[in-house]
Order: sequence, then structure tokens, then C-alpha cells
Amino acid sequence: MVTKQFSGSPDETDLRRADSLAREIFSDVANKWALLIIEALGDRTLRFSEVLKEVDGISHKMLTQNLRMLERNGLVERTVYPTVPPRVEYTLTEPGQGLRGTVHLMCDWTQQHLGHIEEARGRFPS
Amino acid sequence: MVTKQFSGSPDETDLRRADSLAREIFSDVANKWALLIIEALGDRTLRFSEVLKEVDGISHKMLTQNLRMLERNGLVERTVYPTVPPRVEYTLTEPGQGLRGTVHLMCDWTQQHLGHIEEARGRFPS
DNA sequence: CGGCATCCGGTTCGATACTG
DNA sequence: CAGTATCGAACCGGATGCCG
Repeated sequence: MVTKQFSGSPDETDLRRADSLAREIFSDVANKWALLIIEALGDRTLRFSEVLKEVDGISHKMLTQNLRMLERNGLVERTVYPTVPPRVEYTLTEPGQGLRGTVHLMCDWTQQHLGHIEEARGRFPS
Repeated sequence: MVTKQFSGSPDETDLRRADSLAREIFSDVANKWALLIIEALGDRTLRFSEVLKEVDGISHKMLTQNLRMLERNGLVERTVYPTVPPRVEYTLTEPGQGLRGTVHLMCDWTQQHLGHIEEARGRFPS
């Protein structure tokens, strides 16, 4: 958290910083792989290879990158068991769970509007 | 809509089609420009140039592409007034409004967790 | 004003191979 | 098993210019 010296309300610079941070996070999170990973994790704890199987179509590389990004933003927790072969588990943090709620709504919405969308596509272009 | 002859429950082929359609829609919609446009439109009706101003950082080209995509999926309605100079207005359809609800939750979530995320970033890598 | 085409640099992404 | 590195191919996205 930023040190806020004496002013009771955030100054303009703070607001601008918050804005750009918000946009950055939004850009991180609003991409299909991140959202699908979050949805796949759900409330479970999965190994790397398990997530790989769950999120279909994702490559090894994209999964690594996105998991790192989510970890960096504090949305997933990464646990390494120093065994051989190595075992690494991923789980959503509490804030991650919150985001998952919204993702889940988006998935529901998609399912519910498949028909409408398919019909709209048939009409396009008008 | 697909003709469903006589079976009461969808057969396997239908389900697989629905799945791939769902993924396609999700991929279309789960990208930051699409989501930001939806959020910007809200319940208003905006001209092309107004959306361009509202969604900050978006280029003319990306806006056109994404508006087309959203229109194709029946999420925004495009109205052309054959005046000179031309006037084109965009508004969310009812299904689009539904999606907007989930987008809005995502934006709220982002705002609420700015602090947590910033802190998590400070700790990374552990 | 809004839309489309073109160009082109930067980034993404998948495939592959290699490490611990 | 999980992660990293590298290398092309594909795509994204901005800039520009032209048309109705």
C-alpha cells in the first residue's frame, strides 16, 4: 500500500496510479487463457499437468506463463513439493475465488445465450 | 437454431457442437477490448467516435473490428443514419446487457482488490 | 464521420529440445 | 514432472491513406 502522508482523500496522482494499475490488471486478467485457468481450478487444488488436461487447447508454455502471471497478482498460490519427480500444486487464493465468481457468471451467460448468438450469426451481415 | 428431430435430449454431436461454439464465443468475448467496449456502452447509445473517446487507448481499427464482432454475435446493435456526414450509433442488445452485468462485476472486483494485488506484486517472487 | 485496405513492426504462441 | 530456452510462424495492433 502507498504511504498517504496527511491528506484524508487521495490526491490526483494516487488516482491516476490506481487507474493505470487497474487497467494493467484488467489487461492481465481479461484474456481467455487466464479466465479458463481460473474456471478450471475452481475450488480445487490441481497439479500443473492436471490443469494442462483441464484447460483444453492450452499449451505447456501458455499455461506456465499465465500461472506465473496469476501468481504474481496474488490470485493463485503455488506450492512446490521437493520430491522427485517434482510435484507442484496450484490453487486459487481467496481474492482469486472472488474473481472466479465473476468468471463463472460469464461462463453461465455464454451457455445461456448460445442459441441467441448462433441465430444472430446466421443473420449476419443483415 | 438447429433442428432437433425427435430426441428429447440432445445427442453427443449436439453437445460437442455446443461446446466448441461456447469456446469460440468465450474467446471472442474474453478479450480486454471487447469487455471495455461493453463496459463503455453501458445502457447508453453512442456514436462510433464517442465510443472511441470513452474506451481509452483503443485505436480506430481495433474499435471497428471489435464492434463488428460484437454485432455478429448479436451483442450490439448498429444503426446507420444515412445523413452526410454519416452517423452510426451503437447500443447493447438485451443479451449484451446481460453480459455487461458480468463485466461490471469484474471491474468492481478489480477495483476492490487493487491493494491486495499491488501488495502481492511487491512480494513476487517470494 | 465511419469504414476499409494496406503495410509492417512487435508480440504471441506452438513445437521442440534440454535441465533438475 | 515441471520449468526454461529457443526458433519460426501466425497474429495483433497501430499508422496511414482513400472512399462514400
